[in-house]
Amino acid sequence: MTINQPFYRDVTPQGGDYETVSRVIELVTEDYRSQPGLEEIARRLGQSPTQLQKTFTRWAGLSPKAFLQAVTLDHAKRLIALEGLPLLEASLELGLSGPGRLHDLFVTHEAMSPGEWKSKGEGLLIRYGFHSSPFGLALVMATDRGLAGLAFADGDEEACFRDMADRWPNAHYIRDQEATAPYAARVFDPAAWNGDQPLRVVLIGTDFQVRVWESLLKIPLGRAVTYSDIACDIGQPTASRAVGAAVGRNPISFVVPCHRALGKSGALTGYHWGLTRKRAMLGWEAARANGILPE
DNA sequence: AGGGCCCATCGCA
DNA sequence: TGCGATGGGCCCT
Repeated sequence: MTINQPFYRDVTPQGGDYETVSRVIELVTEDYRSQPGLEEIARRLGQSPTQLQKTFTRWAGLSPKAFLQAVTLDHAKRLIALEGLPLLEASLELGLSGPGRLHDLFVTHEAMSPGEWKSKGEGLLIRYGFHSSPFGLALVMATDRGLAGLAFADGDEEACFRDMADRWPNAHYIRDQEATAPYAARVFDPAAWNGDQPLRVVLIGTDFQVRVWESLLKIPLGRAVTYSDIACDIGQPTASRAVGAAVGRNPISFVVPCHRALGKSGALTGYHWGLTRKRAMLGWEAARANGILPE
């Protein structure tokens, strides 16, 4: 944590900040019984409380205290309790085939044809690159039809790439930072979320998976639904378990907001890129969702 | 076969 | 009440 020295201000502060934030989340969730205070946490991270305070407000837009509050079970329950199902139905105004106001990011999406899916990416050209993000180093993948993959590296870029590339093993991959940079810049900057030019997204998966991911796209920022809500939304109310599996296979993390799917009890249950990251995303979003913030 | 599920029950404080 | 453990049903890969 020497990067927070005054002399070399980190040029990618968000990336560095995430390390601190994730460690705090881990500390707090590990022994949530003892409820360590700001002092205690800072001490264990080898930082001063004021330093920590700064990092948090810069990263989350919230004080550590408020942030941690936003990540409790209690808050999670509130996110899903407000309405649940109607939430999904109401926000779908334009139908899924045309460009719609899915996701706060304004996303148009198309699904791969069944043939394209079965060929496992045969003939598909995928450009990829790594970029720093508020949630750590991100792997971005894009075809000429739009964003196709988004994952997080956690120190092992090779493993991260494999994880994604194995999903479409027959595709052709080219590392191309320049091609993917605009996607990264836009996706993680709420100020760049607008409808002028919707973000193009390609969903590559089975028919069932695509329907689940479409459903996820309808959940607004700062809200959450349960797996069974989604099952109902796609017209298969008894398929909640299969929904869970499909949510977990979502290739475009964050953009397709699989972190907004929670267990019925409000428990976070699982996340392909780590529960800590799921918590971080929900907390980060809480700060940006007006009106639903605790007090 | 085996999941990022869910519900009903039961036992224990 | 409340929380953990358990068992059975569910339905996609």
